[in-house]
Amino acid sequence: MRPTKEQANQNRQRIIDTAARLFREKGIHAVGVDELMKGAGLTHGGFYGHFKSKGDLAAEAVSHALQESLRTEPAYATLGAFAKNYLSKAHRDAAENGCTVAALGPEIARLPKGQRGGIADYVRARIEQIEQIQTQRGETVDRGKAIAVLSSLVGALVMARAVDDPALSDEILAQTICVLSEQDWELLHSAQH
Amino acid sequence: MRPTKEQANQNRQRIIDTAARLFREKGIHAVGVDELMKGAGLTHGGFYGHFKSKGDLAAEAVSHALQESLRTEPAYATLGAFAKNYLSKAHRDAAENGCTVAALGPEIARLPKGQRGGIADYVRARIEQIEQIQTQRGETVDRGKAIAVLSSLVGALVMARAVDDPALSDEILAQTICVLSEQDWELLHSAQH
DNA sequence: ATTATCTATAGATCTATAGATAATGC
DNA sequence: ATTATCTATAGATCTATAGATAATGC
Repeated sequence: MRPTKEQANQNRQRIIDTAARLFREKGIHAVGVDELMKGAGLTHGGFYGHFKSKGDLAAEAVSHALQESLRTEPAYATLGAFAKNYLSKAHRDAAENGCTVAALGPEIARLPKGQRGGIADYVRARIEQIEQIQTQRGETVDRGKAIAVLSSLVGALVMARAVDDPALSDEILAQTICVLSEQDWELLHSAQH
Repeated sequence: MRPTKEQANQNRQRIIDTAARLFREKGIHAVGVDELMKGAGLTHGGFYGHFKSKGDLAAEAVSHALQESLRTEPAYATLGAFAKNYLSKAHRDAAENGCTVAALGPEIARLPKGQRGGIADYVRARIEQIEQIQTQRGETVDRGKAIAVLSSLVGALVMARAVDDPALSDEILAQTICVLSEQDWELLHSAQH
């Protein structure tokens, strides 16, 4: 019954992975240790061998989710391409694997400071990701615009998910993609001066 | 001990009001019926004389919070003025009285359809509020831009609250205000053609 | 011998209900 | 007599702990 040290570490990782998925899907508060461990294929008693408390796991799971979504994402050449991906119906309809800020932002805001899984670093990385697109297109970096673009991405996804009118939800995604795509042309235009 | 019919109705309203505040502050899941009724100055047993379930109250409380924040808000002449108010530090630091989408968006998204307190109507009203600013400034109404502006407001507030770095939080608010204020000039410029 | 997991359970909390209470409203 | 609220509690669930189990790793 006792697994090897390596298997135990894999189990621990699977708990974090399962939590990162379930928390984004249902919210941190809505997922109990029992459901979580069942999702990882273990019994709930074993949880406290790996983590001191559910709160400790929450911080690790949020951190893991944030890092994964940065790691697995490709580099985009234009704002339009970034927006088209971030504001896809697929992303809207699969919060469990998507952006942690859009899925858990308000809940993360209620966690104690220092236990928010390095969300500040994540937001900074996202801002820099957009600044990099500006650089690639030959534009001088405009951090303010990068922040505003990121804000519109997060806000549009939050609203598209919250709204219970499918037409309005689709419209929010499509229109925000459209506006951000137009900014590519503006960037190009101002860069030619 | 039994209150008048009018007092009973006032009690019911006070429960909804308290819920609208506590839910935004701590999240719907994090507030129990006991704490809620204590906040309204009643005992928890009386709750079910007013509401069938906590879920039923949640829908009413969200609806109430949405309507209140629309009702109490002034009309803004410019995007900059709107943004300055919505993205103020006061709003960031007092979620319990602020925008329900920014405080509870992801949690509302997980409520059953039809029990989301008319959030679609609220988002539509917010979009129209921005379209009205466009009209007032003599610009042809651009619904896409209105949606993108609204998205950036919501997203910036969610991020500014989630981030545990005060400097970054302030920067997100200030920069997004700055970018939206610049759009006032662009509107004016394009309207003069 | 050590230790990761499991079984069982303590203790707290949460939603909801039942019956008592006491003032209103017919 | 009706009914809004209160007291008390049922029943479920949630976090966390204790002790047993059995395979690993010294």
